[in-house]
Amino acid sequence: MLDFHAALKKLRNHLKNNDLRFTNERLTILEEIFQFPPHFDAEQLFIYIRKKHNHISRATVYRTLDLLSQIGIIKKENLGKDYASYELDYKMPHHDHLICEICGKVIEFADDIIEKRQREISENNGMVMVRHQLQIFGRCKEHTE
Amino acid sequence: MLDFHAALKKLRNHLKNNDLRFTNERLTILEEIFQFPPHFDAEQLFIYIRKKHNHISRATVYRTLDLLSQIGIIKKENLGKDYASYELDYKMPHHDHLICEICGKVIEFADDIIEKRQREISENNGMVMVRHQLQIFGRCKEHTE
DNA sequence: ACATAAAGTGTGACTCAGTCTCAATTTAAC
DNA sequence: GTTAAATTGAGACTGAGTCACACTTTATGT
Repeated sequence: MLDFHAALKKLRNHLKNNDLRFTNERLTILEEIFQFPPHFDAEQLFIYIRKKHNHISRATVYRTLDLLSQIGIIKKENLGKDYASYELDYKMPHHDHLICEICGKVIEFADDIIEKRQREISENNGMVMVRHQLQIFGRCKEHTE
Repeated sequence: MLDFHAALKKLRNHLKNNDLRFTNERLTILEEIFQFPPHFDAEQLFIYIRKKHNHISRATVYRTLDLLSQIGIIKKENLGKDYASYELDYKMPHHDHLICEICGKVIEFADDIIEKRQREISENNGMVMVRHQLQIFGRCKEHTE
């Protein structure tokens, strides 16, 4: 699992290799992401960051989220809301999500049987699979009557 | 698979049972949905309908899409865009989607192995599954180099 | 067919997430 | 320290979708 220092190194590396600048804003945003819950929304994060660093703009937060996604430090996810969610990109190569409809709790899982079956289904339908996403919505222990 | 007359009957029934009105607008929108590709976006549909029936407003189209979703005539789907897609709600009870990243073609599939495995995964994680969605993105025959 | 009450409609203002422009600032590299 | 190029903040803008409300239409009882 990616820790802050590994992420920072990855970021600096990417910036250097692409003639991009290592800015205070980018550092701050990366730091704050690591303070934040592992699954989060851009706007939530922006509001949180804005409170602590009132010079950082929405545009910069969104731009940085895009940047970090490209590098593979975070990952844009659809978690059933009508806006994007992000998560820290753990080492687990593919994983999908169980989401509690009541409390929003997110559990990650990876399953070989499903992965394999997806590849088979793609082939059977004449497609080459590039990526996939699976969300299971339900109720967690605390929210089942 | 649901045909227009079955859908219309379902709609009239629901309206009657819920003290709602059968309006020209609702009829027109239902008719146009059946003229349209089986997977569509609200805004696309609105523009198409607006051309032919220039008195029908965006609000009515969106309201009717919600209504038809509640009844189960259409279904709101996430097909990887950052706005909602809809599809005619076929009889196939659960199905998921293969989506070509290049041309947007959508293929439907249902798979017992995956369905079963999802239930197992939910249980193993202490959740009761309510619904799920799986999208496989890839390239269809015509768009594989 | 007609009156009536309740539901539905169109308009346009609004929201919300996200993007864009551009002048001013900051960074990296010499 | 200079300089060119990258980055930033502000706020205007976009696009999907929602909302309020005056006006219209429907369903029902007569």
